[in-house]
Amino acid sequence: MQELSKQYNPKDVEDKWYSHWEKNKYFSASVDENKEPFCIVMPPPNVTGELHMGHALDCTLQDIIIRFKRMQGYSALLLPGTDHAGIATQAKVEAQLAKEGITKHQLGREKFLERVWQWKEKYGSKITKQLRKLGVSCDWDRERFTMDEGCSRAVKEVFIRLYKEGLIYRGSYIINWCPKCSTTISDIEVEHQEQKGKLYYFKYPFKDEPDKHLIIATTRPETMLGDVAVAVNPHDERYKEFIGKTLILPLVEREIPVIADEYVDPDFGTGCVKITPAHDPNDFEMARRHNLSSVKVMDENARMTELAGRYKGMDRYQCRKQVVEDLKQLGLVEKIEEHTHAVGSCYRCSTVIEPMISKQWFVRMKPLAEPAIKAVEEGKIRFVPDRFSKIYLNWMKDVRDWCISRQLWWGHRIPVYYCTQCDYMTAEIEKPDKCQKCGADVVQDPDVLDTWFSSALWPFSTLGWPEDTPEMKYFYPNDVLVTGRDIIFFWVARMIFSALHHTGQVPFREVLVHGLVLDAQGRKMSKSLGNGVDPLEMIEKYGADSLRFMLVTGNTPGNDLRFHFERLEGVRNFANKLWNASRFVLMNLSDEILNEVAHDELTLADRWILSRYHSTVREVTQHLKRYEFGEAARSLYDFIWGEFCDWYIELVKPRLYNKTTPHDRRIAEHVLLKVLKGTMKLLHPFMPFITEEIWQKLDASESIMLARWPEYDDEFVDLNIENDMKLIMEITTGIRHLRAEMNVPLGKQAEAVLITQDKSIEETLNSHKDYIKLLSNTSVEIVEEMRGKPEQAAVSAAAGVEIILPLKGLIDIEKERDRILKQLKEVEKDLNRVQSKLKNDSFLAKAPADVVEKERKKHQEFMTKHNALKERMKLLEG
RNA sequence: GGGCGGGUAGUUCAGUGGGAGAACGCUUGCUUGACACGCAAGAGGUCGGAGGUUCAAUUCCUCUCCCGCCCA
Repeated sequence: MQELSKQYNPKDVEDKWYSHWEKNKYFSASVDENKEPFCIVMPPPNVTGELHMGHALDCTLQDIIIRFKRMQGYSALLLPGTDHAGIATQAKVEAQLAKEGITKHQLGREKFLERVWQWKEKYGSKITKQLRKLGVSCDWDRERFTMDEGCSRAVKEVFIRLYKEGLIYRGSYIINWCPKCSTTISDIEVEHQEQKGKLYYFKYPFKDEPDKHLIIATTRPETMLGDVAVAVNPHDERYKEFIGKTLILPLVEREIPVIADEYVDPDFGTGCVKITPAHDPNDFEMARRHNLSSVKVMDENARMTELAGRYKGMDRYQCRKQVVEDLKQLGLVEKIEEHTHAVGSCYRCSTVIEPMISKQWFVRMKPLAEPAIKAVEEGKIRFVPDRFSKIYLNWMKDVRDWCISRQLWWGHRIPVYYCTQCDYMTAEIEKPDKCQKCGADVVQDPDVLDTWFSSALWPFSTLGWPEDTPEMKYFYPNDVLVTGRDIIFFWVARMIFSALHHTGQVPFREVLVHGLVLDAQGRKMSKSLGNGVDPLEMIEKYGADSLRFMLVTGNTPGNDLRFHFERLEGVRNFANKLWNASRFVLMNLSDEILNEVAHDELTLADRWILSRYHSTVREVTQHLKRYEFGEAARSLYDFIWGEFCDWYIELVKPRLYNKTTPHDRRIAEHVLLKVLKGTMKLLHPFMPFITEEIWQKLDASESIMLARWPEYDDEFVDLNIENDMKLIMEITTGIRHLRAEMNVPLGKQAEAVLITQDKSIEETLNSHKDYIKLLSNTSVEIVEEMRGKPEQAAVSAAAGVEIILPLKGLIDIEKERDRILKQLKEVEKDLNRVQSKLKNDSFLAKAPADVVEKERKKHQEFMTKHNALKERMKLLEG
């Protein structure tokens, strides 16, 4: 017998078990030809980041899958790592430098990078320590970093290959520039937000007839300084005659043509659009179609350039004001309207993006996208839930070239070398000594690659690619990728086309997409709102098991989930319930446990719980296979609390308290232990710590992590047994209900009469009277007929059995009449519904036989209840 | 404008072609030899609205109204 505390305290056990597991290398997965491989490569969190609820959810799901697979006998690898997170990390170190009063430029590139590495060494392990707190069973010996040697090698390899294949090119195109981060960002890194702004209507006079003008509408007056044309729709009757004419651009006095282009929406503004190719993506495209040059009027600090003439040096917003003011002076402002429009801002810093022309590196997407589309369409990669494949395909089919160069220092430097003398350039793994064309010195491109460029290679770079490693052969492709719906474009899509192109295989067979963790009001958790909930605080307070279980219950694949403390508390209570059930078992176990028990020695309760247990094994296993974690968790919760604790433990108590033979006690212990141990295994992927703690107390032979996943055995599933127990339970509840209604406390012994004409029901009840007595503290007598029913009695019916609880002097006739009337009303409603079905010929003809049979049975039950209540009513009304 | 998700008990959410579920909250009664983070009993829902398919629809289909997200 062991002494366990009445309350489960996660703090006492969690760290202990994690270090035990890690020390014993239980997480490591090896290339083992005797086992089936199963591999998940973990989405790498930012190396400078801290664990937030999104990570907690993502990692919990992965850990559940990997622990499940490991127990099923796979060589299950969960490969961890971190991402160098270019912009974010660089910004952090720059902020640190700012505190010291220096800028990165003062420090110089090399020294600055040293500082970033120092920062990474110092803070980079924070998040991996936090993952350990959560209980994630990843193979730490294989931990990777996107900028470690192997990953860097893979990045260079990929860049050079794509460059040589002509799939990476350099050129001047319109890009998104973040003035705050001082770098380009890709199209998907721009967030579009609805903003209230103004729509300005300006008059652009004709060159030939200065009194006449066209009116253009714009939301960005400052860009007019860079206008090179005004466009109208060729089918727009209003403007047909002006196409080809020349306008004078006010303030700048530049001559610009009126052009026709299908792109122009005649219904927007006046139907005349100013064209600023250097500062608008659509205008850029249009200018290319019409061979127009561009005029760049803003620089990388979002200030006006020399080409903006007297506005040079002004900030873009200051310039906007001034331009409007000056045009007003000239009488060229027609009107200004309130206008709501989508403004692009940087997803990192929320600064309004400035589209501008710049010389950058791009990945040519069309040829890469094609196989990536096919792979999903042909089902080689399956999205779970399926609807996300649509989102992926829509984006992929309309994908634009990917701008991959970033004006940062922290990241994978572009492996391209330019000759200092001639125009030769080359992409190489190592820096060439000299220009291969003219022999002069070469310099490397100063820019680095988009962080997602290296993340895109993560599923295979982490397994040793481009080397043909045993890991690549064994663990690749990965089995499933688990990630949030917010990075399907950023990451999932890019991994898919990268993998297909470079490894010739899909990166993973399935993509499990989950939703976001929202706050209690349904808002996204964010730093700026300050509504984030720190998972570590929750672990500290409620335990990692509770957090994990909470994150997967009451949730459906792909849907968002609101964070409620009450739910976490509920799970904590569940853990405590489980703890106490185990405590009960441990307190009552004898020294010797039977290994085998003959089936015919098992009681009804034993057989019932074993039947329910095996059904639970089947359900949990099936749900896990389908990634229905919420359902699996619910199934376990209901079994543990609602069946094992509420009924089985109660039924087994007398046997443990020596109210039967010692042998029967051993049988009870055997069943208790068998079911509890099996249940711990089923629950282990969800709640690894408490299950290990209990497991070790029940059976010290090995870690539960290494135990075999329970096998479903339908020999144990017996529907007759379940029905018998169901009958007992329904009668028990019926009696308890009567007692509660009549205010007869459970502490007080009572007697009841059960009336049934059904032989098999009678038999079941007769042989298990003791169960009913035990659970309702009521001794029962089962009869076929009862003559002279007592007036002083409470009456009900359950499962087609009439229940009479004689209560001398305890019946308040008035109240009892109300109660019966209410019940009568209810049962009449039921009866009506069933009767109308049974009277319906087409129902009888077309509904399946078992459904009809079920309705007949229901009808029988309702009739019993109805008759009993009716009769009772008569008696009361005397 | 296009796409997606959601609208079920007071709240948060599961679920299902055949008698509406859970958790929390609420009411009542309980120091029942595992657990008050507990036990027992209960109240509470025209399953957003309209139409259709079906013997049968909360579930499938169409339309419609709200809410949220993504893309342009």
